Amino acid sequence: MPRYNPAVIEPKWQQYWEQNKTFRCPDLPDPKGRGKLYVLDMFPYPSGAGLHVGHPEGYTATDIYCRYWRMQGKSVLHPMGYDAFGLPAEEYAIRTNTPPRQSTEANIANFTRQLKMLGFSYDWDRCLATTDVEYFRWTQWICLVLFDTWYDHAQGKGRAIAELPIPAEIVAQGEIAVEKYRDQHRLAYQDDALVNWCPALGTVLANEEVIDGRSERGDHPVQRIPLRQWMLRITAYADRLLADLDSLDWSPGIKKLQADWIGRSLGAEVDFAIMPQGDWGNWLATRSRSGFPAGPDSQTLRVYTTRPDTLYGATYMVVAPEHPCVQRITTPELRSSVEAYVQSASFKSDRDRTEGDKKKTGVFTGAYAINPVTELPIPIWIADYVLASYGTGAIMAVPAHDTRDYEFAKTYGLEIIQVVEPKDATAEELRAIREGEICFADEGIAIHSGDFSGLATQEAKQRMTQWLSQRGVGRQAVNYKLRDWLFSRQRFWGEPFPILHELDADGKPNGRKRAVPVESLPVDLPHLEDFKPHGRPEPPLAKADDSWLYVELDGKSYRRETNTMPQWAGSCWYYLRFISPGSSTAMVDREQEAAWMPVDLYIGGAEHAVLHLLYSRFWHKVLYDRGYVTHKEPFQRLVNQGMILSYAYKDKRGALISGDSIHEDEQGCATHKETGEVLERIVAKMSKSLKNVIDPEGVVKEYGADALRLYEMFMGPLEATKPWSMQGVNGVRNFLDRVWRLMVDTRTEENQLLDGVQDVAPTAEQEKVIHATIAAVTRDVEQLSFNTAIARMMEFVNYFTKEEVRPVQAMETLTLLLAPFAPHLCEELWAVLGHSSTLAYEPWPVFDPQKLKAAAVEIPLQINGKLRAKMTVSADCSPEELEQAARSHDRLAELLEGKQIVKAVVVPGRMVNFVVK
RNA sequence: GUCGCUGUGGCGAAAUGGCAGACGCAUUGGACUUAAAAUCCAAGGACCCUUAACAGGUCGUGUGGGUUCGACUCCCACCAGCGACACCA
Repeated sequence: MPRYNPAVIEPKWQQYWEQNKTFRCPDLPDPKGRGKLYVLDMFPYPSGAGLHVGHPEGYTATDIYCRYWRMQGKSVLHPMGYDAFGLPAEEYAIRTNTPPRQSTEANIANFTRQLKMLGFSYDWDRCLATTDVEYFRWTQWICLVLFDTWYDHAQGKGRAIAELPIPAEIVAQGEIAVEKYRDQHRLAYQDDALVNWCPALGTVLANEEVIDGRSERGDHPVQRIPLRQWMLRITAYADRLLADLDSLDWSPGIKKLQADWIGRSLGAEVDFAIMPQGDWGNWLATRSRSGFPAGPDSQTLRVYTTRPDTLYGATYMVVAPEHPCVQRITTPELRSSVEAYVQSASFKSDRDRTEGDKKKTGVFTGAYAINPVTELPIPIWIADYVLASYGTGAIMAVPAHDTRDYEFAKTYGLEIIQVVEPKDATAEELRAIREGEICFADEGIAIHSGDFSGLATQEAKQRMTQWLSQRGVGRQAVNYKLRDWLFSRQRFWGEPFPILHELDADGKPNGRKRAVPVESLPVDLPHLEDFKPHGRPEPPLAKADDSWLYVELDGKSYRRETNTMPQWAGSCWYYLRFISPGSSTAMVDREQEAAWMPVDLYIGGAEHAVLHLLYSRFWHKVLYDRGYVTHKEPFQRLVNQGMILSYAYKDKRGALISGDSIHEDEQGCATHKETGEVLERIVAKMSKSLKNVIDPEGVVKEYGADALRLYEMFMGPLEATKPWSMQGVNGVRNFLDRVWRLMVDTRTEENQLLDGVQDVAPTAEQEKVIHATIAAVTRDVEQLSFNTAIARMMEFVNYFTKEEVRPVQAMETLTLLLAPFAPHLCEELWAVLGHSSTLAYEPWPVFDPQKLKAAAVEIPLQINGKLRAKMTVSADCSPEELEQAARSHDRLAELLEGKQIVKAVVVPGRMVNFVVK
């Protein structure tokens, strides 16, 4: 008996779709249609390993959604492309000594072949790669927009640099000063920053690419060194990136992840007067008691705190080792120990700083500051638990109410003064806090705080901030964890910066920069014989021929910027290019952008919850401010697919066993091939070392693309993490066979309609099944609840398998409902059912609520919430009738005999519950 | 350490205040077959009592409390697993 053969059917329909351009998307949505839908997948990095099973998970989900909405009459934009710049390609190129473009193109070809094998309904004419010269021409163009934009905090938006007001005193200093002033305000600017330098990769990395002091890619150690780098002023947009999250249809979890990354906090800045060295007594006697000098100058140390209410408890201060005041305030006696500490801190990687128990270390500077409320001198310390890059790089330490300060104070024997008391605590807890045995970091009631005593923390914060600003020694302040984005890399395989550095007559850069003229874009990568990093921060592009490196323009000489952009750059805006991939006059066609944006559904892995999505939103907002796009946010709805895991086995000692050494018997019991030990099955990430990686191409070859698609959707909810099971794949493949046999006569080699499939009207019961299935599948697909939609279709097939006569109408309905999930099989069935063209645009079946109504329903009868009996009544039975029927039900009446009914709960059409005593 | 997610049969899961375990995998039985595979049909949470059988009862959604006529679902506390962040003052 011939089974349905995907190896023949699937390529046949893939060819059909390609030749007929079935899924070509029009430039603009069809005005006569039911609106537009832009559905986007996170485009893959085309690695040499090819697709893994995680790719088809999200891609199948979006494909089903798109195919469904096409049948519902929407114009659907559903593109695919490749994020192809980046380190792995370059590492591979270095290893094999081939140009990165060559391996990248081979990998893209392989990915495209594999994706097409899965039957996704992309408009392949829109396919792009970030490495296409015509693509990165516009990446460079956006880079120039960033270079040409400054953030106007008064208006709350980015504006052209030409509109930046220049203060008169700067104008007076001449043209160079004006240019410098502009450079200081650009969204893309160069700065001497402490950067994460990774010698092994030969490049600097963004904070986000450094995990525990090691590179995210390759796990190499990272050092902090000062280096002149390109930065993007994402911090200017922190407020808007946070506020606009509200308008997005994203999961609360992802929103929170982004919000936490932006890390907005409201607090106060406080200026502490530094006591001059030497004649302290005299200074104390002569200074004014009415206040301290305002602003950070040589006399004051400015801190940021979120707990100004604890100011009375500030018993010492700490500045970061990199803080500029360190040199100035350190007393001569302590200079050597301070310098030694600063030295050692700078050599420490972030890893070293956070490693181990994180024992707090620090040294005393010898200097003192005055606590503005107690007016008592407090010592100033240096410690690396205070970060130079957050707030002001200095803190007031309140050991009684901050766990880090507490730990530090305990280590160095510093004073601990309690100034907040918990609202409700046991006497023992109160005593422990009072005596400094534990640290109380929560909110409570202020004590020992002068006029502020008795105030609740929130109130005390406000009043203290007010008090400070009245005296000019403090003010309300907002801080963000978000830092500016380090945007340059010292690697070959990335977009060159479209920036030129002006050279003086002697060939030395004079510090003036200019943008490459737009008409000269793109700046292509030069040909380099040797593009290896050499462990020094000088980028590989500096080794290019002079003909690339040096440019004459308007009678001046320039040297090209030799840094390249990070891999994130290309993925920041690819969703825009998909809208008009061929446009040679703009990054995106205005009319088309307005018509298609925003992205209605964006599906991808949660690993991009912070970086890619934040960077993209930032660029989009800049483009919005500058009038190049029409929406504030790019991605209206975001869904994160769950990770697909695999089974792994471990022995009694907990050691993981490689797939090679495992023998599995028919009962599914796994033993070690050599030792015979019975192994425990666990769920783990797929990994090469465990040899439990599932190759999607192999699954397609064995079971077919439709089976792979259907299985990945049937495994569980899209967003859940779930383990792969080959038996499960076999199960859905069986289902597809059952669908095939439901309609096709398998006794002959020809695909002929089964005799039982007849053009007759369905019975009332069959109609109920048909319409219930349409209703459930429609709702489930719209909610991306694909696993339950498939279950409903399985029930449908189980039902009709038992029916001898299978109305054509029922079979056509099933074919259309299943088509988004298993498109190849359904196209073939559609043809067998007598249709001559694709079902991709057939109207989606409509359900009739009338036909869903059952004449009779079974009602559970409960006593005290426990199920006691069931009865069948007519569906339109009134509550009174229902209760009466329940009371007179034989079994129930027997159980109710002699009991007093306190209450009867009657839910029409659902249940009856008697509460008895 | 902080935050988040998850916890339901042998396994993947469904049900989000109203009959727990839909659907699928694996299992078992039956039909078909010389036989096997494939296919079709059927059974199945645990325990108890009774029985030839039908039926009946108790317990059951990580643990302990609570709200409710009624809780897998809502609230509180805890435990376990996974993930993210990790000195952000």
